[in-house]
Parts: sequence; structure tokens; C-alpha cells
Amino acid sequence: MENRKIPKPTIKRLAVYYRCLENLIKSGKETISSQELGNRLNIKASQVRKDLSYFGEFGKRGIGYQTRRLQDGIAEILGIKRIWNVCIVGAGNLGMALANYPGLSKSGYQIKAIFDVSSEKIGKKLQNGLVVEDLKNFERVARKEKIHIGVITVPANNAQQVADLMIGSGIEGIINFAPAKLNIPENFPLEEIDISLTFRALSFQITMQKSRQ
Amino acid sequence: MENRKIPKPTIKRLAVYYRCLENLIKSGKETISSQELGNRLNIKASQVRKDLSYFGEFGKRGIGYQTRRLQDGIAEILGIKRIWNVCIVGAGNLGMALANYPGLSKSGYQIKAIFDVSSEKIGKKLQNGLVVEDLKNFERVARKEKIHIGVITVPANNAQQVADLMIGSGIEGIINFAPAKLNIPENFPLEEIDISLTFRALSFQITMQKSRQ
DNA sequence: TCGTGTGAAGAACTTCACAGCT
DNA sequence: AGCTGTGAAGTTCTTCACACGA
Repeated sequence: MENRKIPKPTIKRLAVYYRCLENLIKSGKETISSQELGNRLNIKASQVRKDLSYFGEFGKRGIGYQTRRLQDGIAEILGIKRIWNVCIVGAGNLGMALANYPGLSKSGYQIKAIFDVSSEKIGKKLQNGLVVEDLKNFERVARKEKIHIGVITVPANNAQQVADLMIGSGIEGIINFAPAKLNIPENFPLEEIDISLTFRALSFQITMQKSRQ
Repeated sequence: MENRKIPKPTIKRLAVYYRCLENLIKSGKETISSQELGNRLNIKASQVRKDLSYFGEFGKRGIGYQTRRLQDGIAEILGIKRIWNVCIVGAGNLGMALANYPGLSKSGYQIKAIFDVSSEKIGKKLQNGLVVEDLKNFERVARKEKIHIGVITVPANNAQQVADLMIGSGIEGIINFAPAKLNIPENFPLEEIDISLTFRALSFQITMQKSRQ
């Protein structure tokens, strides 16, 4: 068991291992080697072992990892065994899509509320029965529903004030889809997903690829 | 002008600089130093200068960077000056949301078509006038519309065959939202956005954060 | 022998620090 | 003086290589 700081990429890979283990267990596989797990995910075996070694000794030499035991171990590390209460601010296309996305609730992220400021959107009913609420009620609802995670899907120029509102209402972490740099307290849990940035990165790759030939 | 390989994070930051420059130019700012640009984005000034230095000398010593000139330079690098034709496969909530997302077309990514296999979805009309097409027609449409970028928003277990179809139809790059590792030719341009993975990474952060206090 | 766990080496990326242009 | 561009140093992350247990 290493005791250094955990690299951020390691965390994302753990979640990938977890997903792969779900499938392996479903298909009845009981043990797996770092080599085989790595092959399935395009990750080097040594990377798999190193990632796991940060958190303990999950494997048996000569044999590999027990899929069930490893999955439990990763679930423990990532906080997967519990339910997370999530709310979304911004009932545009993306916010609505996330609220209706079954993958999230299946993974333990329950969408408890969705907010907007536009009177056209407030009161709208989603496929899953949720109703868009007025952002004015945010703090009250957030506290009542014990929301852990806030998701920001508003336009860039409103993102900061939404983040401030979330932090002021006792939210524990934020996922930001708005293309804006948020100013938040150091070490406050934050993840960013910037879709247009990803498109830009792809077009750069394409351009490079072509100029190389 | 450095001549080494470009770090991947540099590319994403260039797109961030570009976005920031748009705003600066709008607000009438004509020059900016690496220091000030960095401050606005939580990036160290030296990082800004290093990123830009991979591609040439955009600045003037003692003065900084001309916003307009720098923006043009970055646009050139990232391939922003042109229109990219995009298609989406998977007309679920996320696929629909992307197709209707104005930020993409505003950035030069025109959604030319959206496909699905489900007869319930085929023929559906989107807000923007696009009609969901049968995936069977993919190759024909992709070639006719000269699609550059394919976006995958299907469930994980169908992602690979969609990717194969895209690559076989002359698509130049793929953005994959499905939680699956794609097997594609080495160096084929690919970007991945894995939303549930990001939630997992956030819950880990929250858990860590708490256990530290 | 097979496959883990892990120091040590290597690669990738970031930051420093300063020469040199304006 | 002010600020860039960039080698060199520093940091972070990945891969190697091998001792050791099953």
C-alpha cells in the first residue's frame, strides 16, 4: 500500500475498472489478471497494478484479482455504495437530458430537483415526473432534499452566481457544464465538462492528422 | 517557436484562451499580458507563454499580446476558421440535446444529421427542423453531406458498431459519449466524454474532502 | 511458473528564472 | 521598466523490471 497522493487520472481509471468488473461479474468471471483487465481497457497492466496499489493489496500473486472482491474494494474507495442526491440548475436541453438520463440514477445519482429562472420552463413536467422549479426556491429545496451534488447547465454568464448559490446552500460538490471558469473556494469539489472545448480539441486532432500526411 | 510534440492539455487551454479572447475583444481590450490572461483563467502566466510558444511568437516583449492577432493565431491553430459538418448517432435525450445545442453551431460545428435505429424515434422532428433518420442510411448521408465529425450517443453495447460504421463511411473524427472503450485505428482522432465517470470522480473528491477534516 | 506489488527509471507536463527585445 | 520566449529545474504521472508470494 503506497501512501502518496493519489493521481487524479487514477480515480477516473478506478471508475472504469469498476464498470468493467460489473460486466465481468455478470458474465460469471471470478478472477482476472491486471494484464487481462488492462487489455480490455487499453491500459497497461503495470498501470492497473499501480492504481490499485495506492489503496491496498487486492490481488493474489500467481492468480490475479477476485472480481467480486476487487469491485467491492473500488466501490468502497469511490463512495459508490451510497446514494447521492443531485440537483440540476438550468432546464435547457442539456439539463433536461441529464435529468432524464437513466445511467445516472442507475449509478446511484438520484436527480431530486431541477431549477430554472425562465417562467416558460418553471412548471414543465419531465418524463420522469420531476417538475422544473423556480431557482428562487433553490436553497430551501436543497436543504430539505439534502442535496449533495449540484449540476450547472446554465449559460456561461450565469454560471458563477449559480455556483455561489449552490455553495451557500450547503452543496458538497459541483459539476459544471457551462463554458466558464468558476471562482470557488480552494479544494471545493468540482468537476468540469466542457463540450465545445472537446469539439475544438477534436478538430485540432483532425487538422494535425491530415497535415502529417 | 518550440518544435516538440504539443502536450494535449495545451490544446484544451488554447481553446480556453480563444474563448476568453472573444470576450476581451468584445469589451474593447486591444492588448493583454500573459499574466492578466492567466489571472482570468486560473492559469499561471508561464503556462500561457509556454503554450503559445509551441506555435510561434505571438507577443511583443514589454507589451503583451494583441488580442485580435492572438485570437486569429489560435483560430488558425485549432482549425476554427472553418465549418465542421457533424452528425449524431443516437437520438436519445443526450443526442437530441446536442443536436439542439446552439453553442455548437455558434462555434462552427453544424449538425447536419441525426440517426437512430428505433422506429419510434425515426421521423421525429427536432426544434431546429432536423429529422431523425434511419441508421441504415448513415453511409449514404454521411458521404453526401460530407460529414467530418461523428458523435456517438448510443448505449455502451452499441457504441463499437457505430464507431466502425462511422470510420467505414469516411468520418474524420469521433466524439464518444457512450461509456465504452472504442477499438479504433491508432491515431484516429477521438475524444471521449464520459458523464457518469465524472460524477464518480466528483463523489470521490467529496468523500476525500470530508475524511480529511 | 504465474502474476502481484513496488522501488526506480522514464516520459509528460508545469513552473521557474532570466536573457533579451521594446 | 515591462513582458515575452525558453532552457533548465521541478513535479506529476506512467512504465519498467524484478523480488517475492501463491
